[in-house]
Amino acid sequence: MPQKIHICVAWPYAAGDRHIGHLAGAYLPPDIFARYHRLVGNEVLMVSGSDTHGTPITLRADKESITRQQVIERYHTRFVEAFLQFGLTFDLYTHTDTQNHWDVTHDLFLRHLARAYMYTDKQYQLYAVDDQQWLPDRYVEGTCPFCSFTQARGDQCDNCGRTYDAVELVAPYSRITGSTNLEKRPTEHFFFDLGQANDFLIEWLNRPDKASWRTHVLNLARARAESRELRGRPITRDLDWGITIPVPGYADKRIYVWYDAVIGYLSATREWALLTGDPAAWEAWWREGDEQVESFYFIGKDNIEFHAIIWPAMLHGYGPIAGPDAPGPWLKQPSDVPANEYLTLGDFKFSTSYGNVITINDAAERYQIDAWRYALTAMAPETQDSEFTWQEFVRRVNTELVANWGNLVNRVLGFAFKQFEGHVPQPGALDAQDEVLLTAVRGGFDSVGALYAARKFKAALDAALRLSQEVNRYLNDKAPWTLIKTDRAAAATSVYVVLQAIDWLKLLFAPVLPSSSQQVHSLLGHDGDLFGRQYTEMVADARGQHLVLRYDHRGATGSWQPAPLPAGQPLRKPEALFIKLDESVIEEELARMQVSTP
RNA sequence: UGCGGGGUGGAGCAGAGGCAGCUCGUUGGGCUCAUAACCCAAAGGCCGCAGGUUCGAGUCCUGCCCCCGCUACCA
Repeated sequence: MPQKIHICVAWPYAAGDRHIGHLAGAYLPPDIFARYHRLVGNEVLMVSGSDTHGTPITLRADKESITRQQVIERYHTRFVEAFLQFGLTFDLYTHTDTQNHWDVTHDLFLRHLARAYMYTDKQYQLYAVDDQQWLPDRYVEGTCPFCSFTQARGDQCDNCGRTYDAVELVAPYSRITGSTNLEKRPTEHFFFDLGQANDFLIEWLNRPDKASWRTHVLNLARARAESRELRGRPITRDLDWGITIPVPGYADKRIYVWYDAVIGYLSATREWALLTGDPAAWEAWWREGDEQVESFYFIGKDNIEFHAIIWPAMLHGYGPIAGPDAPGPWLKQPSDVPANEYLTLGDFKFSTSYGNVITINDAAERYQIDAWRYALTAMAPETQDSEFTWQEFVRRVNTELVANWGNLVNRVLGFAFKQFEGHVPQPGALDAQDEVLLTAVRGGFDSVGALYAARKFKAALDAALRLSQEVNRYLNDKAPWTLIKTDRAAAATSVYVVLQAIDWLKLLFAPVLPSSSQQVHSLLGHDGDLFGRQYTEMVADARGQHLVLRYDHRGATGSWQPAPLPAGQPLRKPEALFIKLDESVIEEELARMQVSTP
């Protein structure tokens, strides 16, 4: 029976473009994982969406003198466009300003309240007297009380990384108006009581299944839990926009973004169920204790605490799905949180200027998608920060992707097409060398597959590439271009063996390189698609309309198995898989980045 | 005066107790089907430094030095 693989992807703020670091760190890995599991035959549900709340959106809107709604729509649309271009197969990519998300957030709020995971308390916050407005969190800046950094944010200092309360800032000022006439005023807020989940978290983080977690994730999470310093965290704010508070008397307050953002994983699953016409279908993905389901949260390292501490505590605080006192299953805890480190931009490390970004929208326009997917996977910061440079990008594409795999496909398909009348040749009996090669490539379904399953994508790609190199080696040994002059049947056999190897290799590469693998599939004369179809649509609900990105796996024919290649199958006219990059793109891109610097 | 990451052949990285490995580059050779691609061979490392634990240490412990990010509104 196939597994259910639930893939949860970090929710980006709809307040600014995503760059290639986000892609390498948080968006590409889950898609590789999703595609692998779909090929294997597992049922996959990959969800995410844009976060439409939070201070950055207001600040952006103020800066450009447009409405928040315009900011949200612009960036949400740009995310959807780029994710579509990069082939990120979200079963549902939505956003948080939907009726469904409000409903689910209210449900969690009320349940946490009912189960005493929530309490209210007075808190001092800064109030801008002249502007008559509260200044929660990042609406205020000032001098860090610890390190005296002068542009410290309201909740955390960028210089020393410490967190504190905004009222502790020295010389605070409004980030909206610059006003320094601020007062500390008491205000009542709801707090989510993390401390109540502390024992549970320690126990949970020490279960044997955590052995497969990345060490940097587990170390950080355990350190937090075992410090026993977890306590209440405010989850409401004095704001006039955002998700309302579902109890009377708090009309002038809204839910704080961190609380509702992580709820997106659950609400998006429910929205997906609504869209499929079976509103109850979400539950099959969320029952704790169901061995058939595993859930994976792909995020960047700055988000580890939210996904390995706070969200598990919130799920635990919810209790049984059916009701506070029901016997039934609880909400499912993450099976793994494979957080990546950062991909840093190396070309401008000494630049203090602003805006040297490579946005994913730009990236998609300028180079082949599979070239990006290859390079960013090969460079991915799986266990440590890694550096992106254009030189490295060109090198990876030209000397690894093009030279090894692209060229292999090209040289063999070209030869076969010309010498064997455009058909897969009929092989004779296989000799020991043929068998050795095919056994090695066939073994990739186990070895490379295991690496994909273990979320070791760099290693998986490396292993597939090494098999491709084996095929190149075999080809040089057999030299069918010489053999064909004296022994056409022997040449036919070795060409067949190589075509068979390529037909399997395309699958081993497919999670990372979906479109070029599809092309190889087609060139080898197969019909049908390895994967399903992505599409966008507008969804209407009580809060209006929103754009969603979706994926339909029906009709996909790709399967993680070494199927035999039929001899005699007509080939299609070969064409190059990848474009070799000219060295000049390094200079061009560096110049572009200089120009874009304000 | 912090937080985080790291120091392994020329470059980028893997390895986390048992003969130092991969990709690229370099040098020499082979091949000519192929996107000057492919294949073979060679050179190149006191695994940052100093102590310690151990039969045995890139790998564990202690101390030190150095580098990088934190100005890509921060994944």
